[in-house]
Amino acid sequence: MSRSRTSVAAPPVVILLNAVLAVVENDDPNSLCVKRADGLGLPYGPFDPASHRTFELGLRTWVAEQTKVTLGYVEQLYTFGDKGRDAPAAVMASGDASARVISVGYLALSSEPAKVAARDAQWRSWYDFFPWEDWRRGEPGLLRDVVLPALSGWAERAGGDALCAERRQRIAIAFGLGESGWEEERALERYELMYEGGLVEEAWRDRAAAGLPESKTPRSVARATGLPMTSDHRRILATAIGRLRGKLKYRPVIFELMPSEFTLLALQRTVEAIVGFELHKQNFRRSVEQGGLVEKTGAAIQQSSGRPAALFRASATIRADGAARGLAIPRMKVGPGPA
Amino acid sequence: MSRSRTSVAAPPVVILLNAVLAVVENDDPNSLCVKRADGLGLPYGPFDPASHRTFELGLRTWVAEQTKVTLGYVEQLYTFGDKGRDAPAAVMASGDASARVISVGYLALSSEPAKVAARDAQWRSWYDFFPWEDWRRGEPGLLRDVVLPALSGWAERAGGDALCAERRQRIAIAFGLGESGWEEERALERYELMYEGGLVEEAWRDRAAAGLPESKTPRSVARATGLPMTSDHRRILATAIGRLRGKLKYRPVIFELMPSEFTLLALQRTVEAIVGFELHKQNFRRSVEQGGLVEKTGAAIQQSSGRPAALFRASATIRADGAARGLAIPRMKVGPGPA
DNA sequence: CCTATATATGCTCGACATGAGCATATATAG
DNA sequence: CTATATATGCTCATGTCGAGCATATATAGG
Repeated sequence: MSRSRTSVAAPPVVILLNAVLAVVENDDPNSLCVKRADGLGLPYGPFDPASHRTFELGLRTWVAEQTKVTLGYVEQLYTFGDKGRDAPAAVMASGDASARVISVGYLALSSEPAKVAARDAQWRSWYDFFPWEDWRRGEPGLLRDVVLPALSGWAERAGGDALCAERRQRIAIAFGLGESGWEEERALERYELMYEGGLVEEAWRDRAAAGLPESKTPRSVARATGLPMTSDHRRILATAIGRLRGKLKYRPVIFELMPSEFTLLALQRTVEAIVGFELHKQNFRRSVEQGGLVEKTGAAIQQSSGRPAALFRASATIRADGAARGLAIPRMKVGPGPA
Repeated sequence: MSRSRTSVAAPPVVILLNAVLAVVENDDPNSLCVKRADGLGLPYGPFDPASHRTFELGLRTWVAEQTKVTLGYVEQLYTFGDKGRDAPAAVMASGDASARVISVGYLALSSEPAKVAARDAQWRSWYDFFPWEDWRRGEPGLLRDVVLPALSGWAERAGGDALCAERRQRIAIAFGLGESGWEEERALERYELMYEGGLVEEAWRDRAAAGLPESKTPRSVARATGLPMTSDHRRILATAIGRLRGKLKYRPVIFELMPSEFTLLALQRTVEAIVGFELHKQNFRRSVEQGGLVEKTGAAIQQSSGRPAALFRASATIRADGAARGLAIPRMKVGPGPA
């Protein structure tokens, strides 16, 4: 077992550390993006086997060097190694166009206010890239009018009844058309379906680069489905969104995105920004207070108007370590919205 | 951003694909292990950038070549890149002792009966390596008599009250001493604490290799805490255990470990083998039947004695795609056991 | 056939969590 | 003092979960 050897002439491997740096500001989840020749991308840095003892240290090193953000919670997301993912980056990092690029994606949360880090860097809302993921003001019109019809068309065009049925099924599950309803943490599945169906710009770009025939989905659809990103960075971002949405439910990571003291409404708005739908206010308070996740500081704060809100902080148990459970986030329910 | 270049003289990077191949047989979760010069290890194969289009294809390729197991569900676990993890493997795979070894760990589930794959391969129970994770016959004596006392000692020996308190807190959470109780999916946290505290053989081995002073925990403790593994393979296995235990709760992956038709008791025993504690039989049936996870085939099967059991299969919704939720697994409750 | 034993399956009941909404408290803006 | 806005308290129907009793249907042994 494991006797085979990589040939000496094998193309070099370049490892990049990609980061989804997330902050919530003005009720929107934002990530740091970098403008590149071929569009917006996630920031990344090289992993230097000689000087970096671990991936995470490597990540923290380049983030510290290149941005002004201090990282709090950091979590490895996924390692992406598909062939032909990122030729330009390979050349930049190793000078060798034949190099194989492996990206290790990380999710990093910060409670700091977003500062623009460098000239070519900017903070963008997740929902600039994934407008269909934001249900806070009701069902996104884009979903009903553009995405779902186009996906249906793609499913129906499948060769063979079985494939057709399978696609329909996948769409139903990912987009909550079945009984279980919309599950916010399936963000990656949704993006992947849209990619397969040619509903996003990256699909067109990658097919052209690979010399594949164009998708039958109209190009206009792909132009309407949010901002594209370099390489497979939008996929990485979708992974981060899904992971964070899921994680909220069983680890108290939400506090990594909050200042040390906050009102319950601020906490709720932050959760809503991440999960992409609104919550019942009184029930949210109940679950978070009785669940022992927060404790009163004793102080209160006055907003623009209305009764002053009590200030809270993460409870001692939570602060001591990512103690127990996360938030009890109910299933999304469709409100009236602009439907 | 991302302008820095890896120097040309950087040590080469070798990527290995490690697999935790899991089957459940005789009510025990087993994984394929390989005997190496320095102990039992997980099977792995090289990732060849030239010929493997994706990691997963690379993994399937070497597993198919080297074992007789057909992989069903495959999931990427984590990418391990700490310095000095696996020098011998580096030499074997690249011929260069200075090479940096990156391992991408995978969890692969199979419902096939375990066959011995090769001369130096064998199937071993997870609980040979993690005896403290198996509570099916009550609290493991090892935990109460050896592990917890040794961990307490380690915590008390910490320099400084704060560090001491932090260690105590981590132990309490990982081992369920607090209010939330034992959480089976924290297998990795538990192993990592034991590693830090010098309660496992690997800790002694790695410290010696790094020229660090010996742990103050008695060596005899480390010899009693299950079988050690090569490199950081036991950590990878712990990651797999924790991940699978968690995943059971929100994806119907359990069926990847079952034959196409099964009795509810067989299903329950399989779940119990994974989570490491026993479940209430009637409630298990209720949740699994009413949750729409399974459907009757109509047939029944006779065991050795007792009323024949109805046969079930994964329900149509589940088979069509990893549809909705997973199993409703309650918190562990301590039974009488041999305590 | 009858009994002991083993497993499967059905059903109930109390405790607790959850979803929804009404009611009240305390600010600011005129 | 009124209108409006937000915070916070409380209730109530419903659903889910943990625990256990009761019944059904096999095999093994007399």
